Amino acid sequence: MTTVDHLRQVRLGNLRTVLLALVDRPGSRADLAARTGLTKATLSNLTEPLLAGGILVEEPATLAGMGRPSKPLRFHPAGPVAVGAEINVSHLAVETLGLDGATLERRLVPADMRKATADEVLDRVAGLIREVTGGSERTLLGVGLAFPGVVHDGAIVRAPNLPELVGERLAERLGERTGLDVQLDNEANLAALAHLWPRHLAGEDFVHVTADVGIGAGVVLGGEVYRGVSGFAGELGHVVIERNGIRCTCGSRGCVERYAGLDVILREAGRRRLDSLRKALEAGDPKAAAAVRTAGEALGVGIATLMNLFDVPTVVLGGSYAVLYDHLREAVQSELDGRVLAGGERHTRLLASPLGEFAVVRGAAGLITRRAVQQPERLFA
Amino acid sequence: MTTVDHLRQVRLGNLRTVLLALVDRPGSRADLAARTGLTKATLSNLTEPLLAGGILVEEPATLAGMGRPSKPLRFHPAGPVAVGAEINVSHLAVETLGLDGATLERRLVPADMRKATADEVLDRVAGLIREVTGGSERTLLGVGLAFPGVVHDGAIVRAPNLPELVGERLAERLGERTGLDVQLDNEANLAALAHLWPRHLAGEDFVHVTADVGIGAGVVLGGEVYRGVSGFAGELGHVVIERNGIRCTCGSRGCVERYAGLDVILREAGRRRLDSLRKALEAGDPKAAAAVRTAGEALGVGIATLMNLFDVPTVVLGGSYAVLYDHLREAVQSELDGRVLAGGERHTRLLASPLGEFAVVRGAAGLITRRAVQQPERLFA
DNA sequence: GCACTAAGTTCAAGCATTGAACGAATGAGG
DNA sequence: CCTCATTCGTTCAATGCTTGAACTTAGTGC
Repeated sequence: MTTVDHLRQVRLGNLRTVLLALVDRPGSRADLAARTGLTKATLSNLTEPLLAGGILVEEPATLAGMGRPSKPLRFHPAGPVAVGAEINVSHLAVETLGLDGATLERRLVPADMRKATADEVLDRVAGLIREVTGGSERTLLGVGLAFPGVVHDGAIVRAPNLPELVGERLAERLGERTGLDVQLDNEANLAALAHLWPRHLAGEDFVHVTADVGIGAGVVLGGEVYRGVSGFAGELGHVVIERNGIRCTCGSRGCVERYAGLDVILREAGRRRLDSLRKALEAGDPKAAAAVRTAGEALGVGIATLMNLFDVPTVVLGGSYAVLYDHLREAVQSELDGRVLAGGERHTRLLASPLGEFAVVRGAAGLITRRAVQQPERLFA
Repeated sequence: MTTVDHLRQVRLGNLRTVLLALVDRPGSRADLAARTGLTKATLSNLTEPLLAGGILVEEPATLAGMGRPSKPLRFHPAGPVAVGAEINVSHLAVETLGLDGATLERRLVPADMRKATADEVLDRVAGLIREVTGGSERTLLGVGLAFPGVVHDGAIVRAPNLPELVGERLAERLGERTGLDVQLDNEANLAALAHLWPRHLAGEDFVHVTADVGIGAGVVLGGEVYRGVSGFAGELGHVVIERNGIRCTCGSRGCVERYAGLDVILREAGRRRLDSLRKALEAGDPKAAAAVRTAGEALGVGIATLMNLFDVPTVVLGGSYAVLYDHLREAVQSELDGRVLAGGERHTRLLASPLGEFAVVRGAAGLITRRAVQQPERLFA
């Protein structure tokens, strides 16, 4: 690593800083200089190749007040695009996302994947990707692929609800089919990432909790998704709340999942689908409300334990929990207040995710746009 | 930040790399160059001011084989020293540590601090520090101060066993008394640090678990102690294992601490002190063995939950748990194997700490030597 | 037209690492 | 004792990105 290499690193770091500022909002060179702490000279220098490369565009001068008018820079409307794709138990989804954070296309198709082979799944995903990217000339930065299970090093390590796919190297195989660079990650991690990038919901560290079939938590520490050494971090569903409680499929007993999983809530409420449960709650059905409250208590105990270990200030409830938020909040918050050590002074903040059913796939696409910004050398390939 | 500043950062980074290599073991310039990936030229350049400043010494040439003999560099035997100090419920301790990781002096004095005022505690600690540092001319890098409670931003936030000291800014006040830079941290974090610096016990991420009065875990992620946003991370003692279980002083129910705390073990074993328990275990007392086993089960459930959230490969049992290790291990390991998700493929590794009763104070001193190596500019003050 | 203001550009200066060449210090072999 | 092989450590020119100041550009206000 020569000094010249070090200086190149400095340049790339500054490029990252500038791109991050632009993700936040467009701005002229002078504005960006003020926001990043770099000088106008450096900004001219750094943005020149980005403009030449079609990553940024210079807008016509805005006439505002005295002095030479500024020409704001923004991400090029026909610039590079990232693809997000989600494989799930009962649906597939894809989304395309620009560097500016704008969604271009999205698809969500119901599909029972429980018995599908890897080839079948990959064919359908590749087809959807072709659908949303076909006809556009824009450079594709890569594909973020979300999967409902534990993922490590590009392969599926654990998938209780899609057992057919365990051991498959889905990232590589989808890469071969599409000719794109594919990054595989867990859906819980990607749902959390969607709340962090390109716009930060919570402003600081947080945990994002969802229930689909299992319960998963995406933990954001220091602005990064924490994955653990082998991808098993944040397995909130298997936090024990009653050590001699109900047997879990994982082999343990008393896992949160057995008390607060969506399947449990639906069963206790006497409903078959989330939508029906939601309507029952709106109609004031006491059985439904009780089922959700009971689940909220168990979930609250599990999250309290998580808070006592991670010490983050905010919990975001997403997925089905966001839908049930109004009926869950009180029970969860009450357990948190009673059990979280740091809660005394600094009330643990509980939020509902505003992202809806596209959170995971948006996070998947965000994984790619984020990487492009953090490693700007990728934009010049 | 000018380019010149950036280059200075590069130099400091390389200096850190070299010092880290020297903490590992001494070596000649050529050897260090090979180990760090830097060139011999850079090593001559970087080590020159360290030698001139009395941080390193050049040993006489070692005659080994052909070629010009190498002159190994090592930390100067009269170089800078860090002080570790520990305030605890029933004892105080201090230790001095060189940059090479050698312990110079240590003291551990029994003392009931439960009703002591901050002034009394600080007077005694300052006295001990004077004892171990008096008479030496060596530069003092600072004091690491260990405290059995939650610490944030230099102040005591929570101290269930030393309530007199809550709210005190112990770091600042000890600094005023000693004229040294004082860094305050939690004893669990520092005990973990002692297993990571200057020699890494586990080789990768791990959790260090101790029981004194409460139960504390020090979590090491990515080679750094993870403290959370407000110092409450790793509160394993208040992980819930039975949500409707025994009431805890923290306001929650079913905390691990109520089942696996040292006080609980001693009570169930009918003993008053750890030493007596240890002898009973050695003598084969079944009541003692049962008490330890029962605690081990509860501890194992709590640690399993921790593993499912942090996903680290190794657990180090320290403090009282290290003493009881032979009788704890089986119960803990059995719960881990049955409950940790990642456990199936990759057995969670359980180790006993070899550091004994000086672990915390050694970690406290290590906090300071580590900082000096990580921020080498401090060595030139 | 002229003064004023702000945006954007040009340019020399500055520094730690490098790699190659060089000097230093020893052992082996004759 | 001398020479060669070997390894250690030092010397030195070249390198490139940010900076701040000076400069150019492009508007407004009177």
